[in-house]
Amino acid sequence: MALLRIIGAHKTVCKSVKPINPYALVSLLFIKNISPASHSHRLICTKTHSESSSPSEHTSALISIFTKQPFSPDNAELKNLAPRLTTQVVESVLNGLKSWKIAHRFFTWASNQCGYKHNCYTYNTMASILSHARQIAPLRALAMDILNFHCSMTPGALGHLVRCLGTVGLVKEVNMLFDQVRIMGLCVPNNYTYNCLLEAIAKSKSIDLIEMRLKEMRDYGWKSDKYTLTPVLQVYCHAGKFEKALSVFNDMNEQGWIDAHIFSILVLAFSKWGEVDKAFEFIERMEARNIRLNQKTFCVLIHGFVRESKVDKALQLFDKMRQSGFDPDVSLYDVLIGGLCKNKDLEKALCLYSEMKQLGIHPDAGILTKLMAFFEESEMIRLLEESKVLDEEAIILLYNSVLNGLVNNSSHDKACLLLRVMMGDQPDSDIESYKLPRVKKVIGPNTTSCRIVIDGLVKTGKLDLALTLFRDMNRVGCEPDIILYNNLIYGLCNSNRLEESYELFRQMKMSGFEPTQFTHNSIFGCLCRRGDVVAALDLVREMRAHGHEPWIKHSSLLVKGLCKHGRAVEALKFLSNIVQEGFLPDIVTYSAAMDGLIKLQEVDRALELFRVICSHNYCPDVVAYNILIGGLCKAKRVLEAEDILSEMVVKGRVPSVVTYNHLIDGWCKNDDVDQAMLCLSKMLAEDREPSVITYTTLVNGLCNARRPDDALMLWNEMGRKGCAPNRIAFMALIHGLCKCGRPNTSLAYLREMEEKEMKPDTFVYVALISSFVSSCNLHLALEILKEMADKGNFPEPLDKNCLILRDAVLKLSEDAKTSSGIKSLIAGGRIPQICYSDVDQE
DNA sequence: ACAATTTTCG
Repeated sequence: MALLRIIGAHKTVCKSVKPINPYALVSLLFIKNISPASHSHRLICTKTHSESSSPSEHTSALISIFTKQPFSPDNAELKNLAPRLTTQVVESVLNGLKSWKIAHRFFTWASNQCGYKHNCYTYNTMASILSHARQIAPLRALAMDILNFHCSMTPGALGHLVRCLGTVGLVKEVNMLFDQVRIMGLCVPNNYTYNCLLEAIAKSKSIDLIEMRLKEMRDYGWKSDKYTLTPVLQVYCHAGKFEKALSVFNDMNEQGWIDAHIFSILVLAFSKWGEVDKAFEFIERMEARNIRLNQKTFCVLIHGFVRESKVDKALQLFDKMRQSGFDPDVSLYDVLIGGLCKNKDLEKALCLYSEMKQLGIHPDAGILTKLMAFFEESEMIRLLEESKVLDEEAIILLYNSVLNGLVNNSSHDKACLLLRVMMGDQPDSDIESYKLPRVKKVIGPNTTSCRIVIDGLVKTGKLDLALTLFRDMNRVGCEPDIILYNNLIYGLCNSNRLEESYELFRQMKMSGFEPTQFTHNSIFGCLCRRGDVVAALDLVREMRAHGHEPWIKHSSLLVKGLCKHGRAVEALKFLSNIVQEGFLPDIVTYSAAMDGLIKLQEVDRALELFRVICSHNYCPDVVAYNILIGGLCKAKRVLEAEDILSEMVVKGRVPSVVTYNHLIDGWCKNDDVDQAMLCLSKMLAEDREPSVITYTTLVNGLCNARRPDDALMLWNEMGRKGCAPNRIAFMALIHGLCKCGRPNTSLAYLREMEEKEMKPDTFVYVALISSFVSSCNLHLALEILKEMADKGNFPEPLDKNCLILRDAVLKLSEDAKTSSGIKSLIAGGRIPQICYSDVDQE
């Protein structure tokens, strides 16, 4: 479409005739109607330039006129030069002018001279200049002029023009020009022209376009060569089309066209796709064929490999690079040392560090900072003293890396001390007892020094120390910056020190700093955590004035908190107030509200909210649907939950494991375990892997349906599927088996659980005891009770398990086999009184 | 420099 529009526009331009230039007209009149005063002048000019001058003299005269400031088109000499203008002269003038602006002015002037017409070479010379200067608008106009003035071109010239346009990204224009030139009969593109076109398209990364042009080229009977397929390979690489790129590469390989450049394109693409091993494989293939990467490619690859955390491969490449005779620079050492430090491979990092020093490459502050993070203080001092940095700024940078290192080593007190010494607040001598570096000369800290220490203190919750330093930094001439203010406000807000953060907030604004969205949101977060709706809304109004959006996580937290305290109405009011301020809450925030309502048993209000937001064009995500489905299931409204499931499927949302877990639980708890089991098999069939929660829910459901053997079968299947049971799963099974009167089996799982060092809740022991009592295995019941006593793990007085346990203890005390055991437990004070108060102790 | 909403046992 866009292409059509351009072509359409161009056609109307085409109809217009070459406009008459007023300057050209004036110069004609001037020659015919000579005034006496300028007569002599013209004669001189005529003699030197117009009649007897050579093209080179002509060229230099024009260059000198056009470079003279101010330039005047009325210049008499210029008018004399005009009639003899040739395309060769225009070309050499253009090449002789240094500035693209002047060249373009000359070019435009020449276009307007009577009797002169540009040819494809002058156009191309101008195009080259504009393309180098990346002047897109005049280049676009130049391409149009070529068509408007019906300039014929050789295939080579068109190719050159296409490349000029292509390098500045004028791909649409290139394609239009290419087609129009052929339609208008100005040029018959050949193999070379097509190669140039493909190269231009390669920059646009459009697979469709390049495939279309390649086919077109072949249809015209032109053969592909290396320069045809290189841009095609580039486009596939750019678009991440692994297979297609490889296939082009293989084609080229068969033709024997592979060179270093083509290898590099592919290797760089692999590296960009994160396929470091594949990239390396190709590098080795290159080596086998004695093709070498260039230095820039080495550097890009090493950076890329480190980014993909393949530091070992990066190091191998680094060796290869040096074997190829390229000298590494400081940035490569920086990235490699950085990668090694990140992997905590300090030894190798230090090796590189000493290597670079031996090569005479000075480590910069960035490298030192990375290393410092791993150093003991003594090593830091050594590093600092070894470094032969003289200028003051660099020294501060080094000290800052020491401060950084100390902070990262959690030696905040030492960092503080060193900073204090730098600030002149503490004598240098204090430092020695801490084995810290002496402060050379007078080194005032800068804002960064203070920020490193203050940020470190804020992060470890030493807010008061941070605030004291903050207040003192002004005295030594360090101005706090916005980040420092923000971090302090953030720290204060996180410690719920709201008043102080407001105070700092005021101070910051008074110092002329505009609060950022981070500042506002720190305070907003604190207010939300406190559930202070009024203040939160006040702040939102202020944020509105700054165009700062309240962060979703904070709004969601407020909504969640309000609902948790039964204040769902306020939560909804807050949301509508936010909307009134023009900030539309995210679906996540609404989900939090729906969940809050559901937890307050207000499923219908949650549904209502859901319908309202849907009608306002919100697209609920899976989680929102899950919340609703879960809520309906819990309210025993499973049929409605199923309806919501179909609704979400219709809307194209894919149910997640959580969705199914909710439904499975719903079916289990509404006497439809079979439906739940069916769902499990559907999940397995759909490759939607059930989780521990799925299995736990079902195990629980099967036990409640008095199907302990099915529950055990499922348990074993879960193990076979490689799904490890967690604490809750074990407890569900143990408790479930007890309910089904299978305490012996149950006990085996308790033992297994204990072996795994998972600590069961007390209800599990109570269930076992009670179940053993019911199945008349009083001996084992007493055993478990003793274990409970050993662990001191009894139910709370208000827990209903207390009653169950009391009942069991009573039964045990009444039976001859166990009564003495109970008595001695009671006598030893090992059972809380509430669990045996009915027992007759005599 | 900020990452939020949902599920299992009692």
